[in-house]
Amino acid sequence: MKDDKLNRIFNATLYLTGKVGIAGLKMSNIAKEASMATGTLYIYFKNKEELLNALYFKLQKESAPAIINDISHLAINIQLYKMWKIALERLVDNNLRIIFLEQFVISPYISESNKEIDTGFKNYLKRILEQGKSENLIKDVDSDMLIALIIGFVRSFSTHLVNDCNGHLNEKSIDESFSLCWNAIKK
Amino acid sequence: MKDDKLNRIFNATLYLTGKVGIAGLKMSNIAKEASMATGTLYIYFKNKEELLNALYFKLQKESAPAIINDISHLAINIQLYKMWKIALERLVDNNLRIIFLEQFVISPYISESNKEIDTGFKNYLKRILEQGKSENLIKDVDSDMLIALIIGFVRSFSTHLVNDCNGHLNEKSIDESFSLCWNAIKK
DNA sequence: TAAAAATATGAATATTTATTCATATTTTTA
DNA sequence: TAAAAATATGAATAAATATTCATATTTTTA
Repeated sequence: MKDDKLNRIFNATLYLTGKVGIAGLKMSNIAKEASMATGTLYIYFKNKEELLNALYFKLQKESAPAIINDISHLAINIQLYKMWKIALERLVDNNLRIIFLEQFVISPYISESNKEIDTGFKNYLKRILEQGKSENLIKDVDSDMLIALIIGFVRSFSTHLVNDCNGHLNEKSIDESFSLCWNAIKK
Repeated sequence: MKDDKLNRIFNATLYLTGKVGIAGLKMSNIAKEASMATGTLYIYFKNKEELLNALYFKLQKESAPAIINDISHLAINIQLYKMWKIALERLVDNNLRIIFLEQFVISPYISESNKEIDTGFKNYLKRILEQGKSENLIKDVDSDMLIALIIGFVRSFSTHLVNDCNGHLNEKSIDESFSLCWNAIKK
């Protein structure tokens, strides 16, 4: 039950952030969206700042593990394909995460400790790319540039799918977009 | 003089948005950053909402013309290269624009009339891509997917340059990144 | 150059929104 | 099942911030 309430609060916050940004977030609206009284929010969180930081922490924690699994034995392009697929599906499934995360990290609410967290996703991707370069499969270009391409593309494409295609994602889109991506970075 | 004041206000707003997001924007801080009294802001703008909408309108107006010039007679890949270069330079030069624009469009401040404005950049890019496809130079893939790759990459890369490389952009980076991009989309 | 107009100031006020708290309801304990 | 503990409510209060306005300064006009 407690978890359910927390989730209702988090979902409401995420939903409203997508609608009005962090700038438009009001405790009263979060409560209404989560179908509870404003005061109830303060049973679960000391204040707005802590609520937002808790959501941020949760989103960050969730984002890494789903990806960093036991795929390291596979070929580089297969590893990348799997990551691509998971990332795209996750982002389309919950595009609100991006909006919240991007806005939150530069908002006045973020705490010092949360500033230090990083998704780990980038680092993981970097390791795969470096391995790929050493195996002569990936272009010998600055990894950060490759990462920018991959992450920029997946974010931008997922946003397009959500905004203009109702979030409809099929295998063909996944494969075609990955193929574009792979074409760009492969040697 | 009046223009100078307006620019000080706009620059201060842009600067602060990069620092604390639209969520953290305060009229008093904008005034301080622009070295003027809070009340002065209200001589130039009716209120905060109008100030932000005016800035948005200005940024939107500025963003298209710089790009849409007389390059339509050139080969597709040259056109794209020129656009890539201009976009990257502009974004690196003023990464704050992205932050402001992205946050503003979903903030509670945006006016109905401003909602209808579009940069035109996407449409222009789309036209070039379709032409490229008809000339058999560009992969026969959904244009929106190609656009997502190009725009996602350029944004993500410029953000990386600004955050991790102090905004240092040289010809090599421009050429290398464009080459990645072109490799991805060319037939 | 002196009066009028325009612009600037920032403390005072109004508004918005976060937070508290007395009271009510639900859940747990024994 | 009755008392105690935990949780929920939302109107009342506090805090933050937008906006105004009486006053001061600067610029324009004639």
